[in-house]
Amino acid sequence: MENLLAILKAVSDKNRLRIFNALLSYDELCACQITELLQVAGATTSRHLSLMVNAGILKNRKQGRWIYFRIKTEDLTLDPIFKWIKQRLGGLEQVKKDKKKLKTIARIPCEDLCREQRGEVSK
Amino acid sequence: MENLLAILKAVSDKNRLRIFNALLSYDELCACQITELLQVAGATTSRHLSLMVNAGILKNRKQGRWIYFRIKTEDLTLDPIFKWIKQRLGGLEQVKKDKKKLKTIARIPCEDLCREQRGEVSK
DNA sequence: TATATAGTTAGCTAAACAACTAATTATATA
DNA sequence: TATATAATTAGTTGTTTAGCTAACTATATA
Repeated sequence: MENLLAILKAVSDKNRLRIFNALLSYDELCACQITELLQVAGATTSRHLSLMVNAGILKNRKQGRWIYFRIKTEDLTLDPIFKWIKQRLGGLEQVKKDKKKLKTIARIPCEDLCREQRGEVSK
Repeated sequence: MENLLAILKAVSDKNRLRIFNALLSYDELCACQITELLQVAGATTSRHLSLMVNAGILKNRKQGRWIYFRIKTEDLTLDPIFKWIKQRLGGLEQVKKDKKKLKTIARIPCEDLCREQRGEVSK
């Protein structure tokens, strides 16, 4: 029961749904890119991400200083709910806005994005 | 987005999952029967039920002093997630316990059950 | 028509949780 | 090898929410 609840809770938050949605389109994103999308503190993003990883719906890989997240597709029993959520997300206003913003974010190398985030005026 | 979140939150709570599970087997149950299953205050049950009704996953009908709840099946787009949850619930320890308890509860007429609940010693 | 009663609503308290800043960890590079 | 830095963890704060009791509403029945 706890396991099922963890999965459901992992997608029962607006920002976490936005993360999930972003990863449906961009199948791998760095923590700093997600922070940029959500416009919250890095620590807040980190907490959301680790909650989703713990629930078993995301996984990550470390590459140098950056950590990249993606939807975990190994557990096939999760497929139906992922599909259902994806369908439900289609056409929502917030999703459209995020899609637009992600186009910009995805073009910026993490190095540049992080520099901007810590308040420096581009390179 | 709010709509989707309401649905997900409606099933992201242990007691509400137990209600949902009960209604998968007994397709209509009275508020007092659900209260008996969960062993919480009647007002608490009522709050859970109205939250689920508002999210669009349950509906109810009034019959005299009693109100009966069932899963709302009109919205076919909810079918996949209902099925997924049903599958996930199968075999869980809490579900087994509830199934057993429900067998007893479902046999008692609401009138008798309510009398017991307000502290009288059977009829 | 007055009383009893199933369920909801209101008001409260404690626990859960999302957000923040500060401190820590682990990796890269000067 | 010392410094910079991306991300996490710790610690705090404010909001949400699950639970309770008490008051209220609507229905049934004496």
